[in-house]
Amino acid sequence: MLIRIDPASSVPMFEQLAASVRFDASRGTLRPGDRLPSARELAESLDVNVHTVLRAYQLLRDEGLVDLRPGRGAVITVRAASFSDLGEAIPRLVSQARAVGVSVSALTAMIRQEYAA
Amino acid sequence: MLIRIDPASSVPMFEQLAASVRFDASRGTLRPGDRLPSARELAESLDVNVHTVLRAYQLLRDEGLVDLRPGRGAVITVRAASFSDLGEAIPRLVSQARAVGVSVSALTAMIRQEYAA
DNA sequence: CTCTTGTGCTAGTGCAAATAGAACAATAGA
DNA sequence: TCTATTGTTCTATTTGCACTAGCACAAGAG
Repeated sequence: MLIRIDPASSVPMFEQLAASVRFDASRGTLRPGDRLPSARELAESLDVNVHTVLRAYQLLRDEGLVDLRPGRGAVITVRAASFSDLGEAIPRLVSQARAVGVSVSALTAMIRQEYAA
Repeated sequence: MLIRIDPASSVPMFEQLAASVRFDASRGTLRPGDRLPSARELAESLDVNVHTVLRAYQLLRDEGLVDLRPGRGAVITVRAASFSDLGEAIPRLVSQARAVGVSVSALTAMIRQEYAA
């Protein structure tokens, strides 16, 4: 479970963190029952504030991806397995967008637009 | 050419504006040679500052979607036509994500992750 | 020549991300 | 039961960015 963070990115760090976990879940690298490192631990290894990590964890909990409890930490839920259905469709779309020369932000913006419709 | 803006959204207004234009370009509603309303004009009709509209226009210019020049305004480029290639793949992925219960922000985050890889 | 339109600049306001520190509550494990 | 671990909650501060505002300027159209 490798987590990389870019503090300079315009994407909030807590979002990057959550994205990383979702990514691993969609790849099967993280499976239901797996336990994420404790917030304090992860915060230290990433040189980031604890609150930032916790915010990411709470976001994932709101999405039903992890179970969060004091003393036990963050555990991947069974629901996370359903994310793997997107593990194929996403790379396909991204490579297609790359081929046409569409930037990340443009692509995500178009998806937001489609989602709202 | 209908442009709607949600000032309360967490997505910046200038991003929403650009997204709207991209969306129309991908649908063929906007074709190469078409001219967008002037920044001052659009700003007034949307009750938004001129700079906000101009920022969106400049973003689209950086993406090569419009040609921008004083006295002439913003004109859709031929390159915009290539966006229509995504006009089918995007709705497919979005509906798939909806079916699995993946939120917009989660989906876009996963795409950013895939793009970076 | 004149109007229109984008460019560039400075300045101020409001909101959200991120940091920091502390007290608290639930859980696991010895 | 006792203890260490871990998430929860709170307040406070700093920082960056979106947005607004007003102005002077330059390029193009007619």
